[in-house]
Amino acid sequence: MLVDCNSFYASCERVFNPGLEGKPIVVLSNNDGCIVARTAEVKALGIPNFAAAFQYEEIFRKHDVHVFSSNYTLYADLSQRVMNTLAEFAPELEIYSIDEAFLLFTGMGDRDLTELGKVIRQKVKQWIGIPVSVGIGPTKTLAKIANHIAKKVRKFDGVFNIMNHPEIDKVLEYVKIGDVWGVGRQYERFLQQAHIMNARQLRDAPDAWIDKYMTSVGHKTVLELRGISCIDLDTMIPSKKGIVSSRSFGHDVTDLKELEEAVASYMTRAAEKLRQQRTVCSFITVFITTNRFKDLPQYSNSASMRLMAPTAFTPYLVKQAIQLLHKIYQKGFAYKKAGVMVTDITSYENSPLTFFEKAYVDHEQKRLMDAVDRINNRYGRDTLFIASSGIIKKWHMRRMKLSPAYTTKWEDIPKVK
DNA sequence: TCTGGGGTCCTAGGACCC
DNA sequence: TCTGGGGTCCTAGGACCC
Repeated sequence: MLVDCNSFYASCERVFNPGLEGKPIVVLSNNDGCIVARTAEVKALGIPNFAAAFQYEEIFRKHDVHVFSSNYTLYADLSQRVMNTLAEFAPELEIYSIDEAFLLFTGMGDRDLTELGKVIRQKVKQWIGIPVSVGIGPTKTLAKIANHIAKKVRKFDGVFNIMNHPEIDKVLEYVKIGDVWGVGRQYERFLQQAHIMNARQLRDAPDAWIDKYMTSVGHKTVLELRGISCIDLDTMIPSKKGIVSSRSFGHDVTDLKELEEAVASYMTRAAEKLRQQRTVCSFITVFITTNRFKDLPQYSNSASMRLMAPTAFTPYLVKQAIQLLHKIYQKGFAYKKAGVMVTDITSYENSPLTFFEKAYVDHEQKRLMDAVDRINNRYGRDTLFIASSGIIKKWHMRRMKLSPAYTTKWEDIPKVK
């Protein structure tokens, strides 16, 4: 069973602002750049996803669309509440993304599953305030398709079960090839050229053809469409193999000092994430780039280094990152974005000792970082921070329409009068 | 005239996902 | 003024080994 939240970010904004029920809402990406979530009312206006927000300001005004900056603190918290609720119903659960989860049920009748889907949908709405769609199928790919139909076809009322469906061929014919999970833009084009236009045709493609033209990934998709499960439920949250922290700036940056602040801030965040999953890294990359949408001289570059020993010590990582930045910085360009990447990640337990340096985990450095993390957890992000990440942060992203952190900040908790 | 036949590991790039 | 920010997996090709 795939449970997927409807217009998740936009729905989150509605939870504590019920006056927005039935009103069109969009949520913008970082820097208020693109549209990343739209309610049904907005979709009905023909506004596409991932479009640049500034191109639609006129339409927003005309149709009284409520516009929000991304409030990830709020969305992450509500996501956790949704997931906790789902966990009460399913013996096994895979959190697939911030707004969707796969639930595994075995030994249940088809009718019972549909009924359970309805209960789950109703409970999540009642307890958390978020509307969800439920798709049920014998494989993940078919559950995805069922979910797609639950969302799209009104009469199913948000729950669709494709298990042993008497008209499965018709159902799959309704699903456009590009809407199949695992078929992206490139595959879509390729398959269309081969006259495979919908999920049913892909399912029924001859084996010889599939062997010849599909990769191993595509092969799995076909088998899954036939009801043979190839993609297992992943109930453990795997630790990340790479962590990227990058942002576009609120305005163009030319000054090296400001870039240093940004890189220091991003590395601070990446190091926090490393420690959160109890890991260290031994390879880091820094990159900067100008604004590709502007008719100005363009430049982008990156630099990497292998560290002497795996670590998650913020001051050291920041220092190295700033040195890498110095290697690639060129004067005279208007920079739009910078980022850091940490890779070659190993767990505390497995990180090798080097001959010359004590391992980070055995070190006072770790105790210091633990203390910093605890303080920042308790008193809020950046209560303690490294000075090189700056105080004014002129380069900070724009978030002009940010809603309150209703559930995670004392001052922002809604008041009932 | 004419240069083997296996492997492994790493990296870059591309495809996909949300 | 103004166009996001994360991830994963697979493959091909090169470097290297015997």
